[in-house]
Formats: sequence, structure tokens, C-alpha cells
Amino acid sequence: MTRGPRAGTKRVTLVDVAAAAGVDKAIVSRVVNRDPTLLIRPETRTRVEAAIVDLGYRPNLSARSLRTAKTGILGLVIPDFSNPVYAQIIAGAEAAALSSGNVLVTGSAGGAVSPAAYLDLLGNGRVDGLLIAGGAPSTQEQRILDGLDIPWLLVNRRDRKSRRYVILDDAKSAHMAVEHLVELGHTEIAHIAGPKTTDTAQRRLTGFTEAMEEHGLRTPASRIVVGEYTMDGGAEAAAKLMSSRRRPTAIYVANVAAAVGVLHQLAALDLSVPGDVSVVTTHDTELASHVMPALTTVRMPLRELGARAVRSLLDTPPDAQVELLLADDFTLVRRESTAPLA
Amino acid sequence: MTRGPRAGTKRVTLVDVAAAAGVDKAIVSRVVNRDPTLLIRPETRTRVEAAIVDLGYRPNLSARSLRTAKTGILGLVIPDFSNPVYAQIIAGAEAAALSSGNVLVTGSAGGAVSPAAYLDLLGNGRVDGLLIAGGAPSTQEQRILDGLDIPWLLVNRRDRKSRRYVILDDAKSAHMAVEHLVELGHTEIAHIAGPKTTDTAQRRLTGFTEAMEEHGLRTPASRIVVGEYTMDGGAEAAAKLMSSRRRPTAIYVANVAAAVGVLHQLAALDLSVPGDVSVVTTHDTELASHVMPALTTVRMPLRELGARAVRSLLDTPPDAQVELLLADDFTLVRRESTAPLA
DNA sequence: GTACCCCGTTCAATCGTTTGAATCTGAGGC
DNA sequence: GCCTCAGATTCAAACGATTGAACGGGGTAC
Repeated sequence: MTRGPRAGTKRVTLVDVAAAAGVDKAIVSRVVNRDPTLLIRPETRTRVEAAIVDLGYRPNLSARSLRTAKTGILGLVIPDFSNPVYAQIIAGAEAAALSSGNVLVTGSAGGAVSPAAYLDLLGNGRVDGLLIAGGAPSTQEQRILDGLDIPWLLVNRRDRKSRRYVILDDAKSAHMAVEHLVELGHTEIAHIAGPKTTDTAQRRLTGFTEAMEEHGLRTPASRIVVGEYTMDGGAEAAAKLMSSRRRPTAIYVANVAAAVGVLHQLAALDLSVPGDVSVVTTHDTELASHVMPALTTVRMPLRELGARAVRSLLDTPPDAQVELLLADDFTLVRRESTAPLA
Repeated sequence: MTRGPRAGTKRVTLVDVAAAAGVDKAIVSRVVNRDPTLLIRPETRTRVEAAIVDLGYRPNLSARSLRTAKTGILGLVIPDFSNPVYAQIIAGAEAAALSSGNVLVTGSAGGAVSPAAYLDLLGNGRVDGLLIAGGAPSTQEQRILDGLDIPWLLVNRRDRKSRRYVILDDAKSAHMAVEHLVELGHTEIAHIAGPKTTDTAQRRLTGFTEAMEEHGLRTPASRIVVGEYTMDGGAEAAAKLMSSRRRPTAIYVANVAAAVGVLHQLAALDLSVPGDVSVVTTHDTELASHVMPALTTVRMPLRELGARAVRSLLDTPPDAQVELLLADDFTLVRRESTAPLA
């Protein structure tokens, strides 16, 4: 008669299974882990497998971790769940983790907990490796990272001091945006950049000014305005930009949420997009195609970024440097927010 | 001389600390865990604490878990990170977990992995408790849940079979939306509901029809259209709704993402919001206030939902039932998408 | 018949912590 | 001087899995 997994309340262990199958627990362990060096008679294996199913045996992960010093968990720390950009990175990372036999868990730092505290909590012993996405670097965070005895990697963020990161070629995305605006005949192009502390914002800004120079265009300081990576931030920046003496005819906004705020603000100022101003931004989220007018964007391979981060984390020795710049599969997605200069 | 945490490569254990402090490891363990029953001379305690700092001792969580059968991790499984509604639930849950001395980790199921597989992965031994948010119930999932020997709880989802859940009063939110439209003079009110498999969609639908009846209004079947909880889903549903013979003058959309799609679709049909059609929806996200026109919404306490879920998970015995319906702090946020009937 | 080898299985140490119980050491009471 | 007792500390047995090494028995070779 089959005893269900719920029979008796105490946990089923290797020893129980071994007893039920009439073998030593070492055998059971090797069967469970599919040890290729194990020599075993087929009927014994069958007996063991039957006992496992019969008793509903589940390995105790803590015990296994204690012995092997591996937990099978990878951690990802992001600054904020409400940013849809991370949703895609997470999706790519989860898939890659799973296919390597790990499970990826995500936590956010920056709200209730400081990033540093979070790293501390998650860092030691709970996970086999840690990905840290975005956010601004802090010295305290760096100190904890240094003290960690597990591998870690920055994602979508670079750091001069620690040469372990996987990023997208954000400068290229800015180039593509400017290129598009120039092709449409624009010369009076402004940039709404992200916060100075944000690495991606810096690289997009650099890309923007480089691209402008390449086309022999000048960008007076008043044409570059900093705003948070949020809708409110974008709206505020747009207001500032449009209050200047000579208004631009086109804007490259560093972030899609900010771009939505920009659209909103321009409408409030009774400016038509793309009639009066063209708007192009970076990151192609579902949102971009559903605001009005639908946003022209540069799409970057965010899922791929997440996946590559996981693979690099697993494949690279903890002390080696990883400096990966993803620059392929960038696409300019033309929608309604950009038009030829009238 | 102080040996840094990095001196020697092997991990520092209790034994090392005990040796350095000249005491038994039992003492060190009790100091680390602040055992209140411990009797210890102040100078001994000082010596131990110094050794801990000196050697950079960090407890091995696996060993501790093995012994105590607790991991200090709570898991949250959501269907999809790109839904901003979950961002708020997570924020509330993380804060509550932290303040209870746990860390909350989140994973998504439904993309690369099936929800069931995810539960299996996360469920046994890796976490002390599991919250399952949203998504559609499956029998396989239910089976795994039943086999789990840790406490779990459904969040923002009810399930007739398993009486362990914390939800918001979604029917009330529908009531408030209808109430608002009726006050504005609307009688021809339609509803864009969510998928039939989604529990919140069901409850909002029920609330909608109830509220309509209360006001003596009829809702022909053609006035209720089902659409996914996505922008595309909303757009599609709106198209269907507006192709009917008698168009409604107001729509209650079950979900904010869908509502954005609705706005987009109405604009494409050259219908003015709120001139021709008023739109109201549930959940007040940043997005709602930044689309054009800004959406009138019913705001529900999502962070509170996350926090209460964690507390219930921790406070309630695994076999007790938890049926919690949050109905306070609902607010109708009036914006530009609703107006009095012309 | 003895030696050897290989297959299948068992032994036993180990991972680092927790925790009830045992032990030791002075000090105080009589 | 002996007993008691509380205070301070140590002992040692778990927790459950992994894994290199040892073991036993039957077959083959010579």
C-alpha cells in the first residue's frame, strides 16, 4: 500500500528511503543526483526510485548546501520594480538561470532597505552569485561587494573601480536616435538626460554629444537638461527645455518613462508632436507603442542583457574581469512621434 | 595585529572564532544569536565580539538552516514583472518581510517556466514561506501547493478550494467606478473585463453588474467585453465595444494597462475622451496620470496588500484558514478621462 | 586451488551550527 | 572542612546530505 507524502508528519530523509529500499543511503544519494560513476543493478535502481516516489522524498536543500557549498540560487538586486526596463532584464536572466539548473530570485533595494543592507542580507550564503542591476554606486555598497565571497557582476551599469560588468552600448543607442533625427532634417536637437549618478545616462549623453559633433551640429548647454528616469522627471525637464529662448525642433529623451512625461508636458504647452517637436527615446516597452502619439524608440536587447549577465556570472572565475558591451540587435522603431522637419 | 577578513582563503567558522577568543564555540554561537539566557562575563563577551570582528566571521546560513529548519527567506511568485501593479505589492511585501527579520525574494512564473515548476523549485527548502500572487490557478499548481510543507498564501487571488488568501475588495472598486459615472449622469455604461480565468477580473465584473443593478441600470451582454490585462487587450476590446449598434457613453475598464489601450483605440476611432466617452479604471499607477487624457482611477492599497500578505503568512499556522478582504483606503482619483454626460 | 579483478554496495567522515545537558569553579553558609 | 549553589563555560549530539575509500563475493585466468 502506498503511503502518501503526507503520511506521518516528519520529513522523509535519505535514510528513510534507504531503509525502505533496503540499501545504503549512499546509493540513494547517488541515484538522486544521477551520479554517472555509479554502478548499480537495474532492479536495485528501480527499487530505490520506487521508494523515492513512494515516500515522497525531497532532498533537504540546506543539508545539501552545507555539504556542497552551493545553494542553486542566484540573486538579482534591482533598484526598483516599477521600471519596466528591469522586467525584461529579469525575464532574460530567469530563463538563463533556469537552463543552467539554478533559480533566480530578485529583490529590490533602495526603497525600504538600503542597497548595501540588501547585499549584506542576500550576499552571504543565501545565493551562489549576485547580479546588481542599475542604481547608483555607493562606497558602502562597494565595500560589501569586496567582502563577499561569492561571484557578482554589475548589470546595465559600469563601474571604473570594479571591472565586472555587462552593459548595453547606450552610446550607440543615442547615436541611432540622433542619426534618425538628422535624417529627418532636424538640426536643433535637444537632449533630456538622466541623473548624473546613473551610468546609462552618462553613456547616452556621451553618445549624444559625439553624434551631434559628427554631424557638425552644436549643442549649447541649454539644450541639455537633466531629469529623473520617471514620467514626472521627463515632464519637468521638458518644461525647462521649452522655456528657453530658442526651442529645439527635436528631442532625444534618455528614457522611455521620461519620454512619456515629455509628451504629456508638450501637450500641456499646446505643442504638437511630431508637428512642432519630434521625440525619440531609448528602450522599446509596451508603453512606448500605446501612448499618443506612439513613441519612436531605439530598441535594445534587454532580455539578452539579462541572459548574458547570468551566463557570465556562472562562467567567469570570481576574480577575473568581465567587461562585456552588447551592441548587436539594436533597432530603431519608427512610430508617430518623429517626422521630417516642416 | 588584525587579520582582515580576506586573510587565508577558507571560510571563517565558529570554531575559528572560538579558538581566537579562547572559548567554546557554543559561547560564540550564543553571543552571535544574542541568546538572552546566556550568562557570560562582560570581558568574555568583549573578547568574543572582538574575535568576530577581527576574523570577519559570517555565520554559514546553510548550516544554520539545516539545524533550525528555517532559512530566513520568504518567496513571492508573480506571473509577470512587467505589470506595474505587482511592483507596488512587492514593495509592501519587501518592507514587511524586512521588518520581521526576513528577506523577500521574488520570482516570476509563466514565462520561461511554468508556475508549477517554479513552485516546485522554490517551494521545498529554499524558502520558509511562499506567497503566490495573481495568475490563473491550475490543478497541477494546486497539487504542488498541497504537497508543500511550508506555509503559503495566495495574494490578490482567491481560490474556492484553498482558503488561504489575502485580496482587495475588487467588487468595491467596481462599485466606486460605476457610482462615479452615474453621478456624472451616465446610464449607457459598458465594462471591459479581464480574462475569465483571472480572479480579480471576476470580482470586478460582479461588482460592476451589482452596482448597475443597484442603480436600476441594465447591461446588455454586448456591453460587457473581455480583454487581456494588457494595452493590446484593452485596445482590442474597445474596438469590439465601439463597433456595436448603440455605443456606450462611459466605460469602466477593469485594468489600467487595458485602459491605456482603450484610450489609444478611441483616439484611433476619432472619439474624444471624455467628450464622447468617459473612461474610468482600477489601479492608480504612475502611468495613469501621464497618459492623455490622464485617467480617472480607483486607487487601491496595493502596498498594504503586500504587507498584510507577509504578516498573515508569518502569523498564521499553516493549516489555519486565512480569508482577508481589504476594503479600506479606496479612493476615486478624478482626472481628465471622465466628464458629465453632455 | 589460489590470486586477481571488477561489480555492486556499504562505511564513515565531513560540512558549520544549535542547544539541552553536563561540568567546573569559586564563594558562601554552617 | 564540607556541602550547596549559582554562575560561567564546555560537551556532545543532532540536523541531512555528499563522497572518497573500503569491502565482499563471484567469476575468470592460470
